[in-house]
Amino acid sequence: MDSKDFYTFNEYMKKDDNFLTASMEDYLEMIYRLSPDTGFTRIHVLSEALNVQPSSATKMVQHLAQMGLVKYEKYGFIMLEESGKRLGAFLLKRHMIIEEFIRFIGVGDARVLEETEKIEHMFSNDTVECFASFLDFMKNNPDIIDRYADFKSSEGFEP
Amino acid sequence: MDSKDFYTFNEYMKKDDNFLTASMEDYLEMIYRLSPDTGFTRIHVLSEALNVQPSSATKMVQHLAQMGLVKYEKYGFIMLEESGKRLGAFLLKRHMIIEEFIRFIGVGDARVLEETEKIEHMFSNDTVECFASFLDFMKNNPDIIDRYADFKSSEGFEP
DNA sequence: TGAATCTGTTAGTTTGGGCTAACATTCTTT
DNA sequence: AAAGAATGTTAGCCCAAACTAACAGATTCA
Repeated sequence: MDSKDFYTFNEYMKKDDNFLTASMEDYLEMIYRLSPDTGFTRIHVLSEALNVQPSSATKMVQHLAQMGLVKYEKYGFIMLEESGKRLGAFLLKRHMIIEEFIRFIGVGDARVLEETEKIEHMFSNDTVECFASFLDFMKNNPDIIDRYADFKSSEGFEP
Repeated sequence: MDSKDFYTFNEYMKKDDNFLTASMEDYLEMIYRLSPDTGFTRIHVLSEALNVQPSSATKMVQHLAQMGLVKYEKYGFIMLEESGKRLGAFLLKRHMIIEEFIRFIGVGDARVLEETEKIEHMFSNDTVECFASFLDFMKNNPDIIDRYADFKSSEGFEP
């Protein structure tokens, strides 16, 4: 309690060493999701997908372009640069791992996406690795999955 | 992809239905942690514990006071109201569950606190319940814990 | 071709939670 | 009791990321 252990949430979220803010990650991940077939997307598609106003998307895309993650010029297509593509792939994979994990733990379908989107920005790579290897373990041990299912369904009936 | 499923992180964090922002939760939880013996704490203690400037703590405490969660008047003691106390207890318990969970999953000591503090604000009660019952399950099945430990230590040696 | 529609940009505002600097109060110590 | 130290407050600033409103460019179609 006496030391420098605790910080407020907002301090943790400052993007100093994070490089990308949570919102930047959201945009990048979504651009990546929207691009695979055509290789590009557009402001209005992106802004709809993320439920933000087009003006917000414009601003962020300009910012990402200036960071060198995205190719974009006024009124044009949004395309990922190589670096952006690599990041997008990473972000999407991370999302998948966390989503699968959240689902596994028993969170209902209705909640899974929201919970995933809220926490995907939070973890170090090491931690995501932990989630992944836990899932791995479970997949290799289906008997445990069954036992867990039994346990869950019997909850609330003990003293 | 076509529907209203996705939101940016910042949208999720808007405090509309959350009642408490992430930072408010941090302050409340910390006030609760700091109070148990004496029943109160003070601005400089709180601000040190959270690694913020005293002026930031003052502002937030005034805000919490005006919300009726905390008793406070200028230059005085910070004490939790009944409602604040209940919330504090809830927040601390939630923190404990998540911290235990994160630790269980294999995140190293050095990271556990940070990861916990980042995600504790994110979950619905239902989800926290899921974590809790998962931990319950594991504690009731130590053999699984052993198997997981074996699995982890054998990782990286397979094709 | 020109009007209407769709798409995108700019400028300016808001909000929460930090910060610093300057000032105010309270406590401690001589 | 007066000085100095410790503590707390206020005012004003910053920042990211949303928003709206007004404007600009592109596309479609009669």
